[in-house]
Amino acid sequence: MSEGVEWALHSCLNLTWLPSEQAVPAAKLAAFYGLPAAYLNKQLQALARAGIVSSTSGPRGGFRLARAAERITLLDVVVAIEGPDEAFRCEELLKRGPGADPAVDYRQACLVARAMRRADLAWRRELAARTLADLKADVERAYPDSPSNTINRFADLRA
Amino acid sequence: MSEGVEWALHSCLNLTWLPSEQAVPAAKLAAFYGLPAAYLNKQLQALARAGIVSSTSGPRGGFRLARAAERITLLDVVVAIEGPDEAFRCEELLKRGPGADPAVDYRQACLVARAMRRADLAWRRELAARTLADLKADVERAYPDSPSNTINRFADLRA
DNA sequence: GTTCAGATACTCGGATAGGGACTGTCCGAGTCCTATTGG
DNA sequence: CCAATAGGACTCGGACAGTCCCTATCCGAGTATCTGAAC
Repeated sequence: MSEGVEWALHSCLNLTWLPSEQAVPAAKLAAFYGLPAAYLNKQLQALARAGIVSSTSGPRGGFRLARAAERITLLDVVVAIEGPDEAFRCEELLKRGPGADPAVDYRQACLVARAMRRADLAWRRELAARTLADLKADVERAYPDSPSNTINRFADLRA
Repeated sequence: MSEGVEWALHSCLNLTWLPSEQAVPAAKLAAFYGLPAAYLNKQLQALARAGIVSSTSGPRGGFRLARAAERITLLDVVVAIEGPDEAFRCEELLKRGPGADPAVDYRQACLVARAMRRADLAWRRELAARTLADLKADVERAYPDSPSNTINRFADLRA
């Protein structure tokens, strides 16, 4: 899986602690973890195309969450970066074997593909069941100082 | 995910229908689906290293299942090909941020990593719950002619 | 007929090239702020 | 003092190389089989 997924998740989580009316430039989000700004910007563009964040150009511009953290699931973020394809991609091997019926869609009929799809759905179900708001609440419960610390550290960047 | 996983799963499934005392060369397993024999051989080597199949050299040699199909899970096969690492790999991004504690293992402490790990475990649980024998039984239930067809078609190869 | 040695053919196993995707970087289009200038 | 305007600085967005892993291939090491001859 792309490393950008980790960057996107942490950056989105940071955005949940910052004032929602304030846009944050990609350079600041990158500086927080010492990441290459241009590459993180690329990931944020993917999030923008997926409608997870909204972007603003020019001074005082940047990225902000496009909707409430309660309505953004971890699956949304992962799909925005990794794409919608499932990990196991059925190449319809059975169609290349003897006794194959060209009219059959083996992506549906092949029981191997079906078993792998079942596992993939379980994975997506877990990710879809957790929102950014859930994650934020969990972090605040485990580390109560996180919100104020994060806000202060973002204010100190570019000081 | 590697395409070799699909090849390995279908090849193992074919092995469940063939006499267990008879070793099948990689060339035959590959010819069944028109796959490149040398590359499938590479995947079978990975299965052998994982103890899923046993290999025999020389004439009348080849691969056979190393243990009963009831004791081989789909996860075993996937891990043998893809490796044991989980899809989401926590790079400990928090360690590169402000307020990081070098002594903390963020692979355990980071709640983002934990959420991704939970999804990964759900995926593995599904794969571990299904054995090759389950899959074989499902196929035989849906397509009762599969066992004899498969055996006959393997006998016709190299005819 | 039996046995033994040699040759043979077959199979796995690891070492060797080629291609595509992720990683990383750069510069241009668009936008907002600001300072200046004229009324 | 106020307003309009031109300049400038900042930010996103897409286009351009580098690197690693997956794909594909080949040849050598090892082994069981077969052949032939000798006893």
